[in-house]
Amino acid sequence: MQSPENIISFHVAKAVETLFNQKIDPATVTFQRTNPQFEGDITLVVFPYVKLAGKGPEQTAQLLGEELQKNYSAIARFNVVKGFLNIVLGDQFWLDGFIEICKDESFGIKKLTENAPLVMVEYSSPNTNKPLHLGHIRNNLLGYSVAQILKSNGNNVKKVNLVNDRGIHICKSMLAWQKFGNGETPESSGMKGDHLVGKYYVIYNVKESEEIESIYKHLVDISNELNSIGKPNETFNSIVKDYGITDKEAFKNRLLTTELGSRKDDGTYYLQSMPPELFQKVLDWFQSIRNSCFAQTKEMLRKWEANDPEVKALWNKMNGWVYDGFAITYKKLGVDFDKTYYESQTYLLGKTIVEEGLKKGVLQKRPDGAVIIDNTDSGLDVKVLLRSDGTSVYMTQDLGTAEDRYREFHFSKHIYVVGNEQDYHFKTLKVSLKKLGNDWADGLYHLSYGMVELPEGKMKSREGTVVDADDLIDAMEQDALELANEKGMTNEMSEEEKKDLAHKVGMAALKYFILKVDPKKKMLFDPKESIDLHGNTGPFVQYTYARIRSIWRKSELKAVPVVDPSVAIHPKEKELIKHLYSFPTAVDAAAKELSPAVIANYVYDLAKTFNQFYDACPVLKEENETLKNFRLALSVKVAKTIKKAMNMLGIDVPERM
RNA sequence: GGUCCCGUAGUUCAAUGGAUAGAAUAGAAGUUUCCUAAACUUUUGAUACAGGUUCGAUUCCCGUCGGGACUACCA
Repeated sequence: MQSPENIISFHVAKAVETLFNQKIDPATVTFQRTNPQFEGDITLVVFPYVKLAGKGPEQTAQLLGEELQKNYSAIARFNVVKGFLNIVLGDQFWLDGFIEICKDESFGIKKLTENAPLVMVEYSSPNTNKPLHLGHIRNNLLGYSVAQILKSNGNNVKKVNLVNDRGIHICKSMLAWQKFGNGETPESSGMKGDHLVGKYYVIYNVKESEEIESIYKHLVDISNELNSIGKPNETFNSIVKDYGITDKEAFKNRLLTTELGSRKDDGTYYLQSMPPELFQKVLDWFQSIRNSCFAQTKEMLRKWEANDPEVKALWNKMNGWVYDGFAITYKKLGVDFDKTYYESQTYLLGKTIVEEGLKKGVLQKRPDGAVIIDNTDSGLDVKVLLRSDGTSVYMTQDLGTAEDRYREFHFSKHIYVVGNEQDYHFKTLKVSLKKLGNDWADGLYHLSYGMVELPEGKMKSREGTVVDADDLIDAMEQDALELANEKGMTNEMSEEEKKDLAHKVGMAALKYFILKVDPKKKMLFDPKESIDLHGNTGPFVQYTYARIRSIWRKSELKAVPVVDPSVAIHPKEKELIKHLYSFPTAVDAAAKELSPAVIANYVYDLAKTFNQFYDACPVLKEENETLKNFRLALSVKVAKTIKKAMNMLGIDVPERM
């Protein structure tokens, strides 16, 4: 169905040609919403045609208005204010349009066709060392909603999850559990598996900082002692300086990222000219590094990569716990995936791409053996793709995964829902793939969303300021239930129904709150204030839906009545029809911008307009049968549209609340 | 230091280069013998600062100030 804008832009192009003898593309005709203080349904901006006309804005608009009205009978009248042509479309236009919309059950939704473009949406991508938190919630809701929107817009969508199930951070929880867990399991502790593993991740980090503190202090002592005997060993002190003794953070980073203590740094270099008891301290110092938990974690990772059966068994067991936990959270969030990838199975991908790149001369091998790509010509940097020891890095894996997926799915678009702290990574990924000769990389798109911030700033898992996903969901449901109880809505409900309502309303509040914000922007979330249930919120929209459903039940009709094309319509009704009309445009815009916020804003406006109509126009109480039928049909269509839009946001609507 | 992102009512969010910058919430004042008052109505209140481009700038460009991210042979 054509939108009024489409129809009129065609007529505008014709009018411009007739009046000013100039051909223009109808697609360039711009409209805007009519300012409420003037009369009009749609407003044409005539400034672009002022020069073509060779007349003033007022006169140009007047001429265009007259010409349009002459050729398009739906235009009832028009007025000109400054350079704006406010066009009033007759009530009949809107009513006829509404009758058309009513015939189309799937209005606003494009059907999936044979040759629909295949779009992959990768989202969620959790680590298996801790439970999901608020940041993950935004990711999951965005990913799911964008997939729903793209589906509604006629795309063949594949939702995929890439689970980060291996690496040093996973080994950290494993090590802590091994050392301090005493065989604790989700069953024995009654803890959700992901939370149990997360608990040991926290324990590990506490232990690690204690050790680093102690090693650092030890280093300071030795250095001071060397200086105090007036004969500082130059080699050792240079090492000390190198390790960043003046700055604990730098020292820590150095400690964690080098092979310190495990290779040739065994202390023997410092034997000469050092008193024996001091030398022993140096040896002890190196020994304490070798015995530290981060050294053991590294060793564990090495064993994992060597397929050590014991380590693999522990890894399988603990990851299993986490997956059970994630499954529960995903279910509560209402998100799902067509395919789940595991990094343990993909982390070696990408090496062949790199080798081919080397052969083609696109990549270079540095003297130390590391393979690099030089993206400085694209305003980026030089990036290592293979370490000097031949192992791959994060980027290598992503190159490989992308290629792998392209071979399997031949996607036309691949969307990565990942936070904006990885903007640089995804720029590099795309540029690198293109440089390696993969033109399909044009279809890669990083849906870069802003961080969720708390009133006290960014969430830090180490500082315990994270908002846990499960806790948050439970709190939302609890709030929703209490409010429903207060309203007396739950009086005649079974326990099952109460739970269902609490879940629907609580999740709507949470999801809408997060999705109504432009994904690109960072957002603020205050967990202490429970999310609003009034105003521009999910429950407001749900409430509107429930109201309409209530009317429908009371009408006791089996089928939606047919609308009489001669019925007289109220301004609020016209407004509602206008809103319905713009639904497909909103879906298009949301799909184009990959922004659920567009849908959220749309459905809020629709609900708000309905509530105004509800206040002004009785439906079942209306005595005129034709009018009553029209209002009923209008209400039902609004409810259906609300449901569709909310479905795109991943939000359920209750029949009563 | 370098690169990138962001500064809109007290607060949280809107606004394809277009008219007097919209909502919500908080504040003030109303609406219930009437289809669900989680609603509706009225009202107070904002584009960080300084330039430029334009018929027109919250939007584009430059600078200042303020906030954030990235800057690994981690993922």
